[in-house]
Parts: sequence; structure tokens; C-alpha cells
Amino acid sequence: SFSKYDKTVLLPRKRFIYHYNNMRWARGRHETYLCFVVKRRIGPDTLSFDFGHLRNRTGCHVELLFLRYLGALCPGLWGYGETKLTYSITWFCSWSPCADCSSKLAQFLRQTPNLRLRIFVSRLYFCDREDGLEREGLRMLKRAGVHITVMSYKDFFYCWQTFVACNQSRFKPWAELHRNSVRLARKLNRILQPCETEDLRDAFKLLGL
DNA sequence: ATTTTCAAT
Repeated sequence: SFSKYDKTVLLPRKRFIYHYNNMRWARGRHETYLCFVVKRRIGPDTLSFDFGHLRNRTGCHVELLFLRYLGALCPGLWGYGETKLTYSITWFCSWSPCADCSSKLAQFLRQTPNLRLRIFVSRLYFCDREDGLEREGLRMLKRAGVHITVMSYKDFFYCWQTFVACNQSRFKPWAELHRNSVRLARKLNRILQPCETEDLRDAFKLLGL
């Protein structure tokens, strides 16, 4: 239930820096953090509705934990007719989702068209193999309408201001932040480019075959 | 050149 996480507690500075560091060899990050902002859409306007952060639990990746809390975070998401509300969620995750989470998220989002999701990630989780399931998972999310982006300086800066107990201290970027972000963004772009077989599938679909 | 990864002890 909602009370299981304390949304009033901000992330300690060191924890944020350690877990969101986008270094190439992120040794020992055996946890994943997810900072989120929930916005309710009313007509053309969006209103910030809630924010906070979550950490994975043993046996439950943080994305699926978030889905568990979704009903409490977005009242009216599953209403009928007039009572059905539209939400936009932006989350910032220290790792990109695994194949299983991507698949479950994509499936969930297809069933919930009144929910928009934007995902920022600090690092790419198991995305080295060309034919890896994690890569395909990210493409599935894209096809389900999710915008996935690698976090850049402005995103880390925003998270620092929003989710971290920064006590008005300014965000100090670590060495290589920008370089790593650019490298990972290029890698993600290559991953998200539809592969040849998908192009063919789309072409067949257009032709009605 | 190679290193890690929502742990497993």
C-alpha cells in the first residue's frame, strides 16, 4: 500500500551521487533507485500531483514496485467514463529496465492508454550484446509509446533539486558525467533504431500483408 | 587489455 514508502524522505546526497553516477564500470551498485514525478492532465494543462523515490526490494525490481504503488499514486487512473483521469509520469532510474520489466511495463501501458510514461536512465542495464533481450525490451517500450532517454547534466541537476536532500547545495557534476552521458545516449539511439526485420514488418503492415 | 549490471553470502 501507499504507506509502505515514505515519500517525505529525500535521498541523501551521497546515495544519489553513488547510485546515479553514470560511470562506465559501475561496480557494486546492487540497488536501483527510481525518482518519479506524477502529473495529472486536465484538458490542456498538467498539474504536478506527486513525487518521490523508490528503491528495489529483494525479489522485486523497482519498476514493478512502482506499478504496485500506481493505484495509490494516480487516483482515478482506472475509473470509468467521466471519472477516468489521465496522468503523465516521468521517472529517473539509475539503471535502465531489464527485459522482463520492459515487457511487463509495455504490456501494462498498452492496457492503460490514459497513462503516459517518460523514462530517463543513468546507465544501461545489460545492453552490451547486440541480440540481448534487454535491447529488445527497450524497443518494446518505445513501441508502447514510452520516451526513453539517457540522463544528461540537466536531468541530474533537476533530480538533485527535486529528489535530493541537497540543503541548497549546488549539484557538482562528477568527472566524465558529460562524456559518459553522450556515449550512453549514442548507444541507446543505436539500440532504439528499428532493426531491419522490424522495418520489413512495418512495410508488410502498411501493405496489408 | 579489461573491468559492471535490481546479489549472494
